[in-house]
Amino acid sequence: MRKTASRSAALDADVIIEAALVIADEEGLDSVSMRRVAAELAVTPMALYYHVEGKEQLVDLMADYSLRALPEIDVAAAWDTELERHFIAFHRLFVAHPAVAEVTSRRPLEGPTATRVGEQILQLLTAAGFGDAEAVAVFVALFNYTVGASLYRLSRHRPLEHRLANVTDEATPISRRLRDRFVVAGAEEQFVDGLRRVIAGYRPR
Amino acid sequence: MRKTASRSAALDADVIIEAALVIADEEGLDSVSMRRVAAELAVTPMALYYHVEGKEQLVDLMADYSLRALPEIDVAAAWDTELERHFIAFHRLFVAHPAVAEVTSRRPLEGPTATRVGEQILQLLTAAGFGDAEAVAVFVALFNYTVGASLYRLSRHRPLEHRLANVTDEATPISRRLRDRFVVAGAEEQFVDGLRRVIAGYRPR
DNA sequence: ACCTGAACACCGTTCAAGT
DNA sequence: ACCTGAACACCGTTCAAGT
Repeated sequence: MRKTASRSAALDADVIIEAALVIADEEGLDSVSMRRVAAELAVTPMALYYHVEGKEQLVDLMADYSLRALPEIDVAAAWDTELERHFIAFHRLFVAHPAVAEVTSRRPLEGPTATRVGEQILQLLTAAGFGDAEAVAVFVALFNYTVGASLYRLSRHRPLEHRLANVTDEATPISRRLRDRFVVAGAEEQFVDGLRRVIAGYRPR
Repeated sequence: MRKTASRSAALDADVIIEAALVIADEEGLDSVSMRRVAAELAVTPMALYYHVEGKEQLVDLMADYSLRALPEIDVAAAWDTELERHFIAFHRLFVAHPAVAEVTSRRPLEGPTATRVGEQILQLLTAAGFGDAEAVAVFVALFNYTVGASLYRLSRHRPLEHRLANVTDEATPISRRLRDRFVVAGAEEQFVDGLRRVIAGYRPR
C-alpha cells in the first residue's frame, strides 16, 4: 500500500521537492544531492532534470515550498502584535527546517509564496500608517533580526562535530562564566524578548 | 622576485588560510576546495592535510583569521556608541568578506580572535552596568541583527545567476512599486538606522 | 513526453610511500 | 618532518539514446 503509493507516485517537481526536504530535515542540506534525491525516488539522477532546472533551482523551490506552512496574516489587526506573531512563526519554521533558514540567508526569497507573504506584511504596515520606505525598513529590520537569531540558535543546537574545530581550551575566566549564557541566548524566549524590543523601536509617523 | 617569494613561502597554516581567503573573496566560498587551494600554492592536495585538519577546519580558520582586522574596543567608552561603532565594523567586514559572513552564520565563532572580541564586548557592557544575563542578551541581539543584515545585503548584491531561479514575472503591483526599496534596504545607512534602534531598546538596569 | 546510460570534470579524504 | 601518488567514493551536469 504505502510502498506502492510512494513508488508509483508520478515524478514531478513537488515529489522531488518533498523528497529533498525529507533528506534536508534529517541529515542537513549538505546531504541533499541530485544523485541522493534520485536514489530516494528510485530513479536515475538525470530523471530529475526533466522536472527541475538543476540543484540551485531545487533548493530555491524547497524554500518556497516550506513557506506555505506560514500562517495567514490579518492585515487589519494591530500591526505590532501581528508582526510579533508572524516573525515568531518565521523563527519556528527556520528552527524546524534548518535548510530553509540556510537558503533564506543566501538568496533573496522571490518565489510565489515568499512574494505573497511579503505583500501581506507590507499591507499590514501601510494600513497601520507607515509610509512605503518606513514599511520596508521595519520589515527588513525584523526579517534580518529573525534570520540572524534563527541561524544563531541553529548553530548552537547542531552536533558537536559541526562546531568550530579549533576551540581554545584556555578560555579566559569571563568566557567560561558566560559560556552557558550564550547557549541560553538561543532560546525562543530570548528571541521573542529581542523581537519585541526591535518592534518597539518603530512607530507609524 | 615576487614569483620566488610566493613560490618559496614555506607551507604553513597561515599561508594556506591566506590563499583560501583570496579565492573566497574573488570567486566565493563555493570555489574554495582543498584541490583548488593546493593548486594555487603549486602543491599537492594532500600537502595541505599536514598543516590543517581538513576543509571544515580550514574554513573555521579563515573566519577567525579575518576577525583580526576588527578594531580594538575601548571598554571604558560609552557603551552605546562603542557598540554602534563596533557592529558597523562587523558589518563592513562581512560585506567585504562574504565567506566570513557565511561561516559566521553557520557555526559558533570559537577561535582565539573571536573569543577575545567577545570578551571585550562583554567587559564593555558589564562596565556600563549591565548584569551578566543582560550583557549577553544585548550582545547576541546586536550580533544576530548584524549577521542578518549583512547576509541580506550580500544576497542583494550578488550576480543575478546566484539569485532565485524561478522568479515570478507576474508580481503584484505593490511588490513592483516596492521592489527597489528592498534593494535600498540593504544599504549601510539603513543598517545603521536599524542598529541604533536595536541599541536604543536596551538600557543598563 | 519522460526517462536511462555513459561520460566528463570535478570533489574530500585515506593510505602507503617517498625523501 | 614534510610532501607525493594512487585510489575510493562521491559530486553536478551534458549529451546522445532509448521508449
